[in-house]
Amino acid sequence: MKTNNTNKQSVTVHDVARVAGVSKSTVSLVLRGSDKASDRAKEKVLKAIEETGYVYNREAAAMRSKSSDLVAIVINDLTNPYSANLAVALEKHIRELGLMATLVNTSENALTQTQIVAKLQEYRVKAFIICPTPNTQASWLNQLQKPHTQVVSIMRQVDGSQVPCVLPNNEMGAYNATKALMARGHKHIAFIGGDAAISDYHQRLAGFNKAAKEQVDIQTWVFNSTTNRHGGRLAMSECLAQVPQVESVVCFNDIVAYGVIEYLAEQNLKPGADIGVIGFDDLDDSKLMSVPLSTVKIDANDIAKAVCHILKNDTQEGLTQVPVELIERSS
Amino acid sequence: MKTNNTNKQSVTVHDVARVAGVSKSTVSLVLRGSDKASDRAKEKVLKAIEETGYVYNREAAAMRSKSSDLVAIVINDLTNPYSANLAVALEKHIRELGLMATLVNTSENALTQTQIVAKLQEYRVKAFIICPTPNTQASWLNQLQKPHTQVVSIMRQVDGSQVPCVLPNNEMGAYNATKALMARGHKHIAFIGGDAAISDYHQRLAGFNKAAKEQVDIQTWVFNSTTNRHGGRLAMSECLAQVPQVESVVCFNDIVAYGVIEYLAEQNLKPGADIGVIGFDDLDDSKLMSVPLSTVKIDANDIAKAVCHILKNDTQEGLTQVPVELIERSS
DNA sequence: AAGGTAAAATGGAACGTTCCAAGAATAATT
DNA sequence: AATTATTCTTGGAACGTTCCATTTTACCTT
Repeated sequence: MKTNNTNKQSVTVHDVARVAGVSKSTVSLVLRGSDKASDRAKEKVLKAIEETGYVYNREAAAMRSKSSDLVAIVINDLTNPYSANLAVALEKHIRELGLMATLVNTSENALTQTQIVAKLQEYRVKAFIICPTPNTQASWLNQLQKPHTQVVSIMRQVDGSQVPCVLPNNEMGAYNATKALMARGHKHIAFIGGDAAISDYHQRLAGFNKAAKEQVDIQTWVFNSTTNRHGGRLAMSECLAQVPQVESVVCFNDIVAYGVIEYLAEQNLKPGADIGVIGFDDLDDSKLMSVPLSTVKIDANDIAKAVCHILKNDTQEGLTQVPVELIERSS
Repeated sequence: MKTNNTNKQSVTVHDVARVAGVSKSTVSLVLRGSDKASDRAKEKVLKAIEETGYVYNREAAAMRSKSSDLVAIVINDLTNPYSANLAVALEKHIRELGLMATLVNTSENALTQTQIVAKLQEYRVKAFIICPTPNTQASWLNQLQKPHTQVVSIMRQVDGSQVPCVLPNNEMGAYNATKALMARGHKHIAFIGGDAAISDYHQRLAGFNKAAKEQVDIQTWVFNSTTNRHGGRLAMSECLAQVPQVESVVCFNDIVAYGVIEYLAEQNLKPGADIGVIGFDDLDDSKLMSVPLSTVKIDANDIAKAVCHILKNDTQEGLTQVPVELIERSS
């Protein structure tokens, strides 16, 4: 029963108003769910919308009202499974807030990041949720923050920036993981993987060192690597070569742990039984591996909730540390 | 040297015009890079923009000109590594076209898909690039296509839909993979993993069967699974239990192959040496595994290029099949 | 039934840009 | 130097919505 006028000019509030027999203003009221319109009017307008196939023009609305409902999620590297997880969780929670989420990827490139964000500013986005690339300037991040534009930085801290920041409690996570290995009676423990250019790394390493220092007879080693599976494998091979007496390892994240486990398998060493392995993130795969991976879980939903809390309340509180949870499985 | 008026109303073309000593229309011309403005005017305007800190209001522009440069990339599941790869490649190529890409995730949920797309329509996006969820209605996809809205479906084909579609040549890929295994002299070959609800599955399986039928003494089996690492492991365990004489397997994709390899390692079987394994996709990790994975590479850039070709030329050609490449490594 | 009050509906202005038709300035031609 | 052709520039209207001040309608109260 739809009136087919798709080939004509686009349908506007005026058309809907005409069909419904009310004014443009009333239609606008109904569209925004105002309680100032009578039920009878609402009904008529809704029917007219259905009949005409009207679609709301959010650009026009945004221009007039000077407020947008667009939230940009600026992710450093979507091909990283944890980032993708987080992005999806953020998108879902933002949508539940009644806002529109748009996702962009900066590929860890600071220049790309500035370019994309500049373009997004032209769309008057209401908020930026940014996982900053390495070399992000604090001044740049700060000036992004404006009366009608919120900025939240996530997962990584930019020195000297004034914008609210949501982080997992990296130090606590690594501390707990290390203590758990010490509780197994292990005294030779290594920290494997991670990139010193990122703030996460230092926080996790700090937790590791803090735990180790609490007991006098603990020996530790650190082996850096690129933050991927291959890096984990290489670092673990180096570790075993240099420190054959190593009893267990704390990995920078699960992906690195996967590489570690892969190398152990090649050496006929069984994770958990022969060498303790604890990861960080708790990716979906981790619980499903042949030897389920022990890990420090960062719940993406918790991060997303903390971000949404800041968005809703427009608070300027500096740092939100999201608790993490040690999940001991078989490794 | 910037005039600080950030706390005032926002800066508009009028302000820039006043500062530059030209008309609003001239400013608009310069903004759009028109060659109808003199170099002297351009220079003055550019300087004024710098001075005033003007930022372009794309909503206002889009409303007036009735054309947007927003391209929506609607991805079925961003937590799938291949999808994330593809999304990143698409975003990059679309940006190079001078358009703005926005990424959204539907989590394989048809209802979410309709909701998100409806919301995006309110932003008057220029084009939808959709990897459709299972149960996507062809009629829904078709009516999305309008005079000013292009639609391209990627990776999956929706029966009965009229929108242009870009697919990897799944059948050819699986065919070549299977033939490569046959060339090793294998006669007992299984197809592992994949979900029958998705068009990919049937195309890849068809290629597998086609190759097997070309030689009289080939025996084949098919083991379905969920399309993840865990599924691959389960399917492979079932396969080995039921078909101990199996010599090699074609996997639905690399992720499934990872699960397969994991299970083989548990059974002390070496991929390539004991059992041939070929994947599909060529994820970054595949070349870096302890036994580098043989696989059928789907180049995400090729898919993105094909999509951009359709966007540029506004062609309505039905199906674009992107060539795939068999990469034989050690498995 | 008349007056008063609250609720509902409305027309015009405004948001910041681009389009358009037309005017001004400059260059080219005779 | 006068005319024509060409290149630049410009003010006003328009895009589709929301805001605002005002009018109309509905609902009470006495």
